[in-house]
Amino acid sequence: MKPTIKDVAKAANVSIATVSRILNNLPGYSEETKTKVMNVIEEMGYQPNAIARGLINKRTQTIGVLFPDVSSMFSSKLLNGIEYTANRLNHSVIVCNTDSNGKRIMKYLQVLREKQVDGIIFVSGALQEEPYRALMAMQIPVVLVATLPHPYDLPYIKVDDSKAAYSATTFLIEKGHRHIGMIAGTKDDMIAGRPRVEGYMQALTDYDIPVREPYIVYGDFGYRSGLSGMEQLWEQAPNITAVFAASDEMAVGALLAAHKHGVHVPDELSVIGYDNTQIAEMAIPPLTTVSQPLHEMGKEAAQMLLTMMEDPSRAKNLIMPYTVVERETVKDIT
Amino acid sequence: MKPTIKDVAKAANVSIATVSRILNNLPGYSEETKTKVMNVIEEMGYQPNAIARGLINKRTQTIGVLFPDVSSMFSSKLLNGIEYTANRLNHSVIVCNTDSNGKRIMKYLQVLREKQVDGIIFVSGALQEEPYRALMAMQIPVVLVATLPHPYDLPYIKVDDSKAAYSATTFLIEKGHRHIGMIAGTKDDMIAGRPRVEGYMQALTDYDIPVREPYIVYGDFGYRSGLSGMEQLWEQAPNITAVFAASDEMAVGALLAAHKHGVHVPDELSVIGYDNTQIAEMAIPPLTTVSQPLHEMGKEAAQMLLTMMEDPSRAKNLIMPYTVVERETVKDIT
DNA sequence: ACTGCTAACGAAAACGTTTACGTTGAGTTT
DNA sequence: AAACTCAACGTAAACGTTTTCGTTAGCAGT
Repeated sequence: MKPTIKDVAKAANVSIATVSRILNNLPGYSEETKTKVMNVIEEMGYQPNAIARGLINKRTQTIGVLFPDVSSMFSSKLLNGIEYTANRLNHSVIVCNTDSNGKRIMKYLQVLREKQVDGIIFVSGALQEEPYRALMAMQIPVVLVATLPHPYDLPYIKVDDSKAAYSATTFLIEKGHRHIGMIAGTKDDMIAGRPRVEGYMQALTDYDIPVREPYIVYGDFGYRSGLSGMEQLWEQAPNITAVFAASDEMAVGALLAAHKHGVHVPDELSVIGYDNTQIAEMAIPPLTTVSQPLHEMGKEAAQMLLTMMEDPSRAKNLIMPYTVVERETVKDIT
Repeated sequence: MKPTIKDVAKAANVSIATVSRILNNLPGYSEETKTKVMNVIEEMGYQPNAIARGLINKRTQTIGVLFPDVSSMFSSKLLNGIEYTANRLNHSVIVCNTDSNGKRIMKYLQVLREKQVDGIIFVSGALQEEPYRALMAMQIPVVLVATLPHPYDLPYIKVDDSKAAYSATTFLIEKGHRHIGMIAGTKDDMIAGRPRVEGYMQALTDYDIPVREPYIVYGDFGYRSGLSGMEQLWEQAPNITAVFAASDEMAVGALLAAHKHGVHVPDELSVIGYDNTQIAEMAIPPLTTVSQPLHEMGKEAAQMLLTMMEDPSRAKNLIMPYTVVERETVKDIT
């Protein structure tokens, strides 16, 4: 059996209270007994039991993170950032893959509650009422990442999707494009769907370019839907000279569609993506895209969560900066 | 304060033992009291405290997973599989990003030990002596994924890298290629490095093709090293007609190098990758590659770990099947 | 010599469960 | 009617910590 604090105390001829004091370096013991105890600990290979500690402290030094899809590049970058600061500040992270499935979300929330996590990060995806109530019942800090609390009030960290889409479209316009299509995300997605097409439309109207229905097609952010979206776009609007895709994956799908149809990017078609995931860099040709600082957002989310544990009033929203990173898929045709 | 089992017991006029029995459905109560207690639980919104439970059960229903880089596509696919079955079997997973850094690995192992995790999955990366000892001291199941225990004896799950590389090379040979270069991984990586070049060399010799030094260059599995590796290859061996890259990322790097130099894939150069990550599908043109069933491997790893918890003697090694998935980057030149 | 103070500890309660064991009462057997 | 059985509970110990209160001894101050 692994040695407990009791074993250490016995072996060192002190009380468990003293051992505890030494471990948490509280005052109340002589230098002499400290070294004696430390030696015993070393010899026995004692390590404290965080479970017992958590039971009494009511702190588990653990946070839970809910993702719709852990294996997406988007999520994994975020996770990386979250894990980084969580670890730096002595917390572990439990990952949950919700599949955006309400039932699973509720199950995970129950598990996290039972496991007494100290906080929860909820990534991307609208927050329904039921999970919201569950979250509230847990009475622990929550922060949303890349999504909005919508009817509720919870701290969130995201970029301004509408503005970012506006910038992406403007980027295209300023390169001389006038016939600009859009491969949008899920149509009724109030977070990453609508705002991006709104930004796109706003940019067009601000530059006195009419926005046309057939110039917009809807996908699901995935690669395949980018491919089919592009083909649909050509049917509906054959004269487009540039396209803004609401995700890198869809942009790469568009790239492939172009490749298949023998249209050269960027000479015959300019493409701009959204996310700046790893594939953007690795696409052929390298994809111009708007960059969300995912790693940073993860770090900030964890940081925010942990400071909220100390002082809940320090919760606040963070609008993160985006940038459009220019690579090789949009051509200046002015 | 959140209600405890004690509150429930009091409100229902029974002892905590009875409540506990009902919750864990053990025998020893009437149907009548059960419904009474269940009603109280419902009303109070009681949820058991897994920490207290873990303290006495010595089971936390939690496993730890160590990755060199959580955000790589390789890791995130695995994580997805691991999380899937872990969750299915009522376990949570704590992720750890080691950066392949010995110090961090040891720190994580200590944390996982203190948190009393029920098992550990160690992903990809050689297992040094110090972590091995720490793992042994924890006395819990461990399984390795995509790596070998080497001097030690631990259950592992991986594909046969050498054979897979052999097949990839053979695939090229049977398409008529004779001048085949290789962009290998880290030179002294005994897991994903050497075995793959050995498979490559074996295939060549089996087909009476001489293996030449300058036909092999070394990278670090990353995208950039694929790009530079390809250029180096052209310098050293301008007449190669095909190249086998030890990772998809490097293969895509090679693709970009080809694109930059105006050499057409697959007409002028055939490329085959390794991993079948998402980028393989999304590359332009879509990349022919050897597929490791990462998601399956994750699932199997979790499954194995959990069965080992019940019966440690059921540990065994799993060699997973690979397949070469043919897409559009290799040309038949027979 | 007595009081008062402090450093250095120890005893024990508490955290929220599970579980071994004991108790009760009604029903069954002899 | 006494003895026995069994279902339906309750009591209390245990898990490994932290933390609140003591308690003790030494020493300064008067």
